Amino acid sequence: MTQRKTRTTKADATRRQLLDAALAVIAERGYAEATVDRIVEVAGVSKGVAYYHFPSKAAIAESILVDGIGDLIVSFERVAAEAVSATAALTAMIELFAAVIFENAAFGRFFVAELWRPGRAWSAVMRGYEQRLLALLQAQLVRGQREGTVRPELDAAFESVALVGMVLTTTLYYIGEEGEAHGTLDERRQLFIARIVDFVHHANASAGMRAG
Amino acid sequence: MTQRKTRTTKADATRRQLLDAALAVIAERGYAEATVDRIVEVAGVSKGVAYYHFPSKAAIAESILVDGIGDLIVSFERVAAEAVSATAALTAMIELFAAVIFENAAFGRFFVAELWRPGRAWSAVMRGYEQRLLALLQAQLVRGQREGTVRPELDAAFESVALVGMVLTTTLYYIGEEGEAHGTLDERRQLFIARIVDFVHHANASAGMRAG
Amino acid sequence: MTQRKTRTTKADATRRQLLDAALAVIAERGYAEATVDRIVEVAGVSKGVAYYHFPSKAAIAESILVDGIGDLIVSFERVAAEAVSATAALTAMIELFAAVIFENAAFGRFFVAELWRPGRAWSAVMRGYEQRLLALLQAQLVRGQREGTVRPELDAAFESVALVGMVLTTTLYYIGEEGEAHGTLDERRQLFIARIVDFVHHANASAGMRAG
Amino acid sequence: MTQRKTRTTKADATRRQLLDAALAVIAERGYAEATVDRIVEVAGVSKGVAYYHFPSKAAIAESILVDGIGDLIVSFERVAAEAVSATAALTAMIELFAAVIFENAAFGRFFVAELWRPGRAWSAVMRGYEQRLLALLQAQLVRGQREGTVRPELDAAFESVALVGMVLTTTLYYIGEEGEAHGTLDERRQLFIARIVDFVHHANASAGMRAG
DNA sequence: GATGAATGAGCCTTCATTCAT
DNA sequence: AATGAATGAAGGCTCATTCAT
Repeated sequence: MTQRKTRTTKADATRRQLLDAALAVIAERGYAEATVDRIVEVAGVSKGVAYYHFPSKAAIAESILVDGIGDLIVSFERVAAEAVSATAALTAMIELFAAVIFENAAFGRFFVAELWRPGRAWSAVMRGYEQRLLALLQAQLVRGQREGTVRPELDAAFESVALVGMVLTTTLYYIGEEGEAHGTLDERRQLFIARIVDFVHHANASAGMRAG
Repeated sequence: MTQRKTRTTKADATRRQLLDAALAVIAERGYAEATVDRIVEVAGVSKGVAYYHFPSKAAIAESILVDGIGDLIVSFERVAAEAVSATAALTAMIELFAAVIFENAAFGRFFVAELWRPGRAWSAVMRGYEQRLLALLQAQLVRGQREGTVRPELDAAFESVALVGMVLTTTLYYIGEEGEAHGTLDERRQLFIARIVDFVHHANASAGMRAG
Repeated sequence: MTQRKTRTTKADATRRQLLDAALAVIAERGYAEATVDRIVEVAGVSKGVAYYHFPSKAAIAESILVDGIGDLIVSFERVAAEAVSATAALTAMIELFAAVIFENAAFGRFFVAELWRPGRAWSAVMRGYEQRLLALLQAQLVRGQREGTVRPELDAAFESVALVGMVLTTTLYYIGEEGEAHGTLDERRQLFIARIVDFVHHANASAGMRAG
Repeated sequence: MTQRKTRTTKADATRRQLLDAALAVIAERGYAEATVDRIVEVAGVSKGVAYYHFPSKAAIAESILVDGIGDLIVSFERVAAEAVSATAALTAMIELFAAVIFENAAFGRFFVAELWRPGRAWSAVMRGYEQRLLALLQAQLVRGQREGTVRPELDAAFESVALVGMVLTTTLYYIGEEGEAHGTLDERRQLFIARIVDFVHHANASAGMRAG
């Protein structure tokens, strides 16, 4: 039992090393230019293990995406369950989303690049996860319309996509801007997230709400 | 003289065939999976000519991006020169941008994928073009703030990126949605563009403006 | 003592499972495409045990061949000791040989493929077994010549090879023919073996013998 | 025109070099152990050309088999058309077959190994060629039965397979035997082929014929 | 005895680029 | 200008074998 656990733990550790290394390598130049050779080099393991733990390079990459989106989905679901209003939920989700991308730029870049890559070949699992993430945002937009805080004429499906796209692109742009920094990293992060939340708020809020 | 013209024309035609073919091939599976073999096959020319007209595969791709963004810049500049107000200019730019992407999804996809690809290797020329495009949007946002139609607390640099990201991602998402179509393609396009313009308007407009 | 026996028995069982699994896997696509992973999977044991019981993949395969040919040799020797005439012995040997291959097509295929594979790397042991098998046939051909039932001008060495090749190839061809079956499997088998025996008889028998 | 021809000729020469080299390499250790690296090394060309002229390693190998069997088929067809009797045709075919394998042992070995390899993956084209070769032998056996020179009880389908198997295996065995040579190579070859023809003759001929 | 994670050499294949004609 | 054969550096992946536990 102990042995089994130990083994499992060790194997899991190797798996994790591979995923971390893969994300780092993919973040450098994108999925296409990431080589398995480089990934295992960064992970500090031999080439064979990569194929012992994953069936292909694509599977490694997809595992990263699925894990990342999965975590977001879990967080979004908790927010949806706990938030007292659609406005609170949307604000929390956007904040969370931006914070995650901000803190894990490597994942953010990979996510953006693959989300809209022409002919991307990720599996149905992956597409399902994307849909669930969008659906969670969409549900809160609809809820907001019921609650009178989101403009009724707004198309929730369109809007959820716009939000994801906007958050991802601005965050990456922000991270990319290096040099002309004012304030500490944390301050800048706070300011940036506030800006996104404000943008979303104005874009979606109904007049009455905004006035409030 | 006639011959010179003929030659130039013919060379231009070949160049154009190559660019069109390259865009079509890249749109299928992305830049990395596009092969020169496939491009020349689609273009109906031999492999040698591709390297006669362009120094490399990357140069072909970059030429597509530069041409596309260049056209947008020219259009944006004309809009900026002619628009009677920042609001009119921004509306026209967003409409134009969405329409171009909508009509040339292949270009749109390529643009999105490369704009935020980690470690993308396009030249300084390319980056300069991107900056000019963003700067034209930014200028109108600033002008709007002067004119009192854009919220003064808004960060124009942030905002211009958000606009580009939002337009690109929603457009591609929309194009991807096939099947559940209501109305003709043109009607849907009109509706879609109206939605984007509306979104932008609400996100940016100052309260007084919106009330108006 | 009991434990020793148990151990031996268990070890033998594992060994047998591995050999059976290996033969099954090899029969699917040949030795080269058989993988140790697949063999242990079919055998239902871990990878480590395979290398505990055998020094290499080649050793497993060779063990199959040696065991199979060894059994044939033992049978041939018994036939040689008991047969009242060369004709009876040859008939019995050919019948036996064809029956064995017919009933164990997997072994037959493997045997054929490896017997004439260019540069096959089996050990001296293996080659020795082949020679012994051929020698037993050859001995009966020579005996037949002494007894006047086998044509005297016939080259026994050549003939023994021809017999083995002919039996193997026709049997495999027969097994491969599926669909157009007449009669039960057993009937077809009987008919087929009779045909081989007849062929051999005519090819080798001296005129006087045949007339008789 | 001249240029086209020159190019074609040169490309064909390269193709031929590859095929010859591949056959030589495959003859050494079999298809599975033949590497493309070794083939191009022997051919004296770069690795890329192999894949410029053939889609895969398997395609190279199959091309060899198809070409070789194709030549045999053409020869067999000529024999069938010209022979005055089934006996003459069969004798000529067997002689021809044995001579071809004798002179091109590399091809013979490859042919034998692949003809009965379990799960061999060659295309339908290849299987079709095999059938045509057997059919040509079979046709002469049937013709011989009509002409009264081949035993009527004999199964032509079975017999054709037996002939091919027997010729291939004995020839390769013969070639393999090195050292204990009597007479010149050509004398031994003559003797060997005579032996095969004699074997076939006895195995198939009806009593009356043999007496004649 | 047994397990299964890890190793690493080597394989087939792809593809941007060059160059003789 | 144009062709297409040729190049060669990688890249993804396989698999027999080893070894710590």
